[in-house]
Amino acid sequence: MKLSPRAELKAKKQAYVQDEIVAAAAKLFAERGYRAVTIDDIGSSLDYTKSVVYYYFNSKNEILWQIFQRIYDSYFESIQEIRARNLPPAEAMRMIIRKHALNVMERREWTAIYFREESELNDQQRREIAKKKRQYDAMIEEVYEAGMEAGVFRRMPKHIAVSGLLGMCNWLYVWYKEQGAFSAEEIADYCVNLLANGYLTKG
Amino acid sequence: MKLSPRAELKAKKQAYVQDEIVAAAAKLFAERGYRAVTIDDIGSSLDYTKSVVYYYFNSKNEILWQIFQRIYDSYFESIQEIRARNLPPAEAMRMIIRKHALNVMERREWTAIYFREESELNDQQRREIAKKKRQYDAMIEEVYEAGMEAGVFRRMPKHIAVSGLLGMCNWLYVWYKEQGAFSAEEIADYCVNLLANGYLTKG
Amino acid sequence: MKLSPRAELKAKKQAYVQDEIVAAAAKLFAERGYRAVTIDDIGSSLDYTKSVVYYYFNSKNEILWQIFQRIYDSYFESIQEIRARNLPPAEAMRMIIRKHALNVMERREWTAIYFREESELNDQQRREIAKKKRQYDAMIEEVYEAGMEAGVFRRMPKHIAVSGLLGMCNWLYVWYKEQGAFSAEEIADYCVNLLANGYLTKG
Amino acid sequence: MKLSPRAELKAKKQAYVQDEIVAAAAKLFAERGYRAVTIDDIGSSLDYTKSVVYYYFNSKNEILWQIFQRIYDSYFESIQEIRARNLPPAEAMRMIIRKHALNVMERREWTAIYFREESELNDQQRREIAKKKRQYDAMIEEVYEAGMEAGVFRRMPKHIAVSGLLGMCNWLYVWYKEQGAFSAEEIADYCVNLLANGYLTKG
DNA sequence: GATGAATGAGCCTTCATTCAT
DNA sequence: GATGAATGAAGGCTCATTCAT
Repeated sequence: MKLSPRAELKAKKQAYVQDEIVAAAAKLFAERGYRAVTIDDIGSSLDYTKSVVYYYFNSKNEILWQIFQRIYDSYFESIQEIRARNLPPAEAMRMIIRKHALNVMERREWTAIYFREESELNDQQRREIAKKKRQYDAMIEEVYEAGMEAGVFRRMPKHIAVSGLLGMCNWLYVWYKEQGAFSAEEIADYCVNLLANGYLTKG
Repeated sequence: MKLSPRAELKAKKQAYVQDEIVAAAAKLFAERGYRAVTIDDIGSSLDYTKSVVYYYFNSKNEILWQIFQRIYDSYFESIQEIRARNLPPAEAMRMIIRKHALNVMERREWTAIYFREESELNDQQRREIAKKKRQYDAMIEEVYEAGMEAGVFRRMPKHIAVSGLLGMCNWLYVWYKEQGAFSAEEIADYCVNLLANGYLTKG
Repeated sequence: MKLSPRAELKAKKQAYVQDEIVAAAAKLFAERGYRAVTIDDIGSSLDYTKSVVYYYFNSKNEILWQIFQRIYDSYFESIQEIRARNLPPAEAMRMIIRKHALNVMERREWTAIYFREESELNDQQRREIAKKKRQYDAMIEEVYEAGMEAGVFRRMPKHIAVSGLLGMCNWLYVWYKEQGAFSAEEIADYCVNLLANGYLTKG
Repeated sequence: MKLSPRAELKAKKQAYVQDEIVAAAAKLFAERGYRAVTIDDIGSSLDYTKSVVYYYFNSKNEILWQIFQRIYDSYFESIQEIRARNLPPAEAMRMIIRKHALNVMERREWTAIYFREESELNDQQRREIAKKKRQYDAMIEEVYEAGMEAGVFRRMPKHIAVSGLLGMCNWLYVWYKEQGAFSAEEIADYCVNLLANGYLTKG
């Protein structure tokens, strides 16, 4: 279905303002927590009124839900790209961890929301998110399994392994500072190395 | 200062009820988030009225603050014990990680609150907590440094190393399930191993 | 009915503590207003617990009521003394004003309560107080009338005259400061003079 | 800054409703005392919901504060008008007293609040009010001093004189009844006379 | 379409008062 | 007799959401 140029323009504006609102909301939610942020706060941070926000979103929850969906999408996309290359497990895992860590650092705010505000979703939304999380983990666990079978990865329950690996990366949303002494890239590399080889030196 | 037997009894009862309330609150806060939990909810979960809660605590924030203080104390105590033994770095780090992971798993709820609800504290409280976090990390970084100097730990910025190690452990509060296939001890051991030696096998 | 020595002692203590509480309450009520003062505040200011206050009084209102009664009694007593002397109107009025002004200044706190917190009384109490106020005023109006008939007081509606005279005195509870440059006696004398002769000098 | 016609209309309506609310609140505060009046009471007395009141005011205190500011403004304006005429002291004082008395009677409710609820203001507000009170008194004291120097006013500490004069007038808020036998004008005149010449007739 | 006004449910907190030992 | 514990009724205030123009 084609849209008239005018309708198209309007749709564009809608999308633009929505993005703006979602971004502003994400910033605030990450700082203070979903419940502590008012629709008014979100509007004010963009010099809009409450009503404007309600014009573009039906509810506060809807904004949160968009954040959840967008973050998932970006994570999912990253991993699909890597999978598509059919790399050997060691190489794949290295890239997955690196990319995951970078994603966490680049979108710290979104990640914080993702991990903290799940309880603010309704049951259906929560189920959906849980499912996607499982999919994401499953893809990585597959790689881990392949690595074990190829004899290159340490034998251990893959769920524990992957949760551990991702855990270190996810935690970056807590301690990574943009202004810090190391760039995100550097930190990501350190993580990859630490996870791959451990903190012990091999005699 | 000595208390009369009567006053002592009273204090004991007070402390008991306070513990009860803090525990109930922690459970609810962890499940639903601080803001989403009502003082009424906390009371009801113990078959108390809201007023009883207010008889033992001056504010909702005070309950949260007690949770923060108690959790810090338990973490701090663990590490002090280990430090007191003056073990070589490799041994010490292994124990620290193991104990930290176990702490996280054993008190998942408290840990969740610790990491999620910091923004609900007031400025002074936040400062205090930040200071304690730094102390805790510093003690572990000291061990890491000693390990690097002894040539047994991988050379890397100690702050990144320790944040990474603890990150994997901290993340356990997200995914560890008491009912899972593996015990907390087993999981802790896997983490220690993974962190120490990496997921790669050494040809 | 005679009381045993023991019961007498007890009654004395009761009366003593009650006085203490009423005095403490009056001070607080005057400072912050009846509603803004807690039973706990009253107790605490004497290092008592709330329960102690309730042991000596049945309700907060009862304390307030005692204040009202006591203050009335002291005003009433003063005027009775003066009336008993059967002085000529000019002399009597001069004494009444002087004594009234002194009463206001000496018990500023009580007076403040008397004039501010009447709405906190219940209907019956309010009626009783209104009646007493009328009695008090009536006695002074009588003097004023006698003065007019004797040709020594300015002819004007006696109610207005007396309300005006007392008004100036009552207002002292607002501006009189114990630490001020003038003693209560001096101020009372100035008032008497001002009221008797006016602020204009007679050419 | 110019407002669009629309914004202007809005502002007008806002101001109108605010006035309405302040007036209703003043009436209730005067009757029952600030603390005894609920935001709900204020709303209900205008057939508004509590929420409407909160839409137009941020807090109960803000309403009280507006009352304080408005009453001060009206008193201040009156005296400025009189001062502007540069009358001789006797004439000026007569007008000041008369106008002050009338002000008190015409806005009894506001005056009652002004004198009773000062303790409900916060520190800063209280300071501001105290400062204004001092300014007001100072202007009248100036007149009194001029009168003394001109030899037409009784020699006495001006602060005591003015506090006394105003005291009689202020007290009107306690006893003046609109329905009474005398009009406000009449009463004001009686006060002026009484204060100027005293209650004694001059032989 | 855009937004100012209104709403109602709910939450934290306070406090006079009662109760039980 | 004295008091610690408990209670319930408010009250101020917030806020997501709806409504009406």
